[in-house]
Amino acid sequence: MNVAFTTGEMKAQSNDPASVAVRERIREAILHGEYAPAQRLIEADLCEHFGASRFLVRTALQDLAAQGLIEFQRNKGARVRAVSLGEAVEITEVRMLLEGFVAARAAERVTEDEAAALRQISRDMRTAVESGELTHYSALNVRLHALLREMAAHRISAELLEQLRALTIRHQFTLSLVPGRSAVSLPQHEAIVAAVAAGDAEAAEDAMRAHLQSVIDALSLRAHAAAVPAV
Amino acid sequence: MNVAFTTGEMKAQSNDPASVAVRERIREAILHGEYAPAQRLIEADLCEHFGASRFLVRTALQDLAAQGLIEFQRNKGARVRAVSLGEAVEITEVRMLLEGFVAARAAERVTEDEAAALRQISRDMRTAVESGELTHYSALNVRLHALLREMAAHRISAELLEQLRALTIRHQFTLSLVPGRSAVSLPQHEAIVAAVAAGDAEAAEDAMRAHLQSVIDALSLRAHAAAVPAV
DNA sequence: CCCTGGGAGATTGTCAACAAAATTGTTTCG
DNA sequence: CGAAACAATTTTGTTGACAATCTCCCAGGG
Repeated sequence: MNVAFTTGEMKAQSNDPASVAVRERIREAILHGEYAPAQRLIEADLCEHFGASRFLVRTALQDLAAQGLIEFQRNKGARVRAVSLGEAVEITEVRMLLEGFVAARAAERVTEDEAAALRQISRDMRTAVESGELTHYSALNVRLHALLREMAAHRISAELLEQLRALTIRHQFTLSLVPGRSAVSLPQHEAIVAAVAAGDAEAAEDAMRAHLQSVIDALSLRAHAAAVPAV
Repeated sequence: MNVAFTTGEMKAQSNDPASVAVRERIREAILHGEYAPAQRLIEADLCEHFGASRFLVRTALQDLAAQGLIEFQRNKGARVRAVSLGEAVEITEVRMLLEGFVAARAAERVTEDEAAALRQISRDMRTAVESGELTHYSALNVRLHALLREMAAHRISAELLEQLRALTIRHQFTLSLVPGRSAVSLPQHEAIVAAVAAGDAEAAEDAMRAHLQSVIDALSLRAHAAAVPAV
């Protein structure tokens, strides 16, 4: 995989207004599931759909391939990359390391304002879960992790994490729909917030690792369930 | 940076014989220091030098930009990316996490043959250091880490590590020339080999982390030395 | 009926020429 | 003499067309 980044990758890819716009639009489309995994991305179709020249579409596809979101096959063009459950587990294992590191660093550098913001997210999360607003809960989840990355002030790990997260977004989504999943993850998030806000780096790392380990377990469970399909 | 991979990235970039050849040749040239950091890479020059069309050179440059090896500036073309010492430290911090994980996994899965191969590399390293063959020692170092990655059988971390390592290769090189550096790193490598060969995952992770922490310390020292230039 | 082969259409890979922007060099004016 | 404006060159960004390859459909023979 070529890990890449929400929009601020490793500061590498071309940043023309035109080029970047097309790339981000295609990227968002893939991340929002408008193109199914393994689906072919026909350049001409994309040109028409996004009103861009084939040149721009092509460079955008090349960037996205570098981010690992799509794959190229010689003379067969681009397909959206289908991340297997096994790969998703591997990615989450790496995320466990990096996010744990980020959480610890965030705990070391937390300010009063940041602690307050974290606690606010934590409260909002509980409210969202209790009222069954799963998509809002998911958005808060993204915000929590983003805030921690920002607090850690560690560009490399932040960029890698954004890239890795994008690759597993589909699995994250299906996981979030599993009944009772939010009930499991909510206390984990609350533990992370408590540790970081308290400035306890070791506890923060442990809590974050426990959280992602639980994600890995859930993924592995699904991998097993897929082998023996539901009734 | 957009982390990428020796040649097998996240399985993303185009793999045409022609395109990949140009990309790898330019990549090797940059890694071998034939182009200085911040140096402009003129497309026409590269075309002539590598005997390729501008189209191929351009796609190659785009791939390398995605790997973080070069940077694009709108209407100003490509420059080889200058990785600051601060960035090198961040990258090595992430490597510490990933390589530690890889070492632990390698220890869990080590076979008899692999243990023997590791010990052989360890012996060769000592011989190389004692006879002052620094470049051979460096090559063995690369082989050791590559073997560990292979043993760990963890694609994602392997690919990320290759990408990260490429970005810091220049710093690694200057570091290896510091007098007495090999005397410091040799016992660390021996400790890693011993732990992995013995199948002790925890010790392997600790040894690897200690090794890379020492690299970070050496880098930070240089960062400080650079602020107060040598006499 | 099935399998093989060929051909038409679709799709991507590549190239060469053109346009836009930046860089460099030169001239002119204060 | 220095600085700003202008012109020439270099370099990159973009476009459209062409060639190579793949895909799909259909016909013919076994």
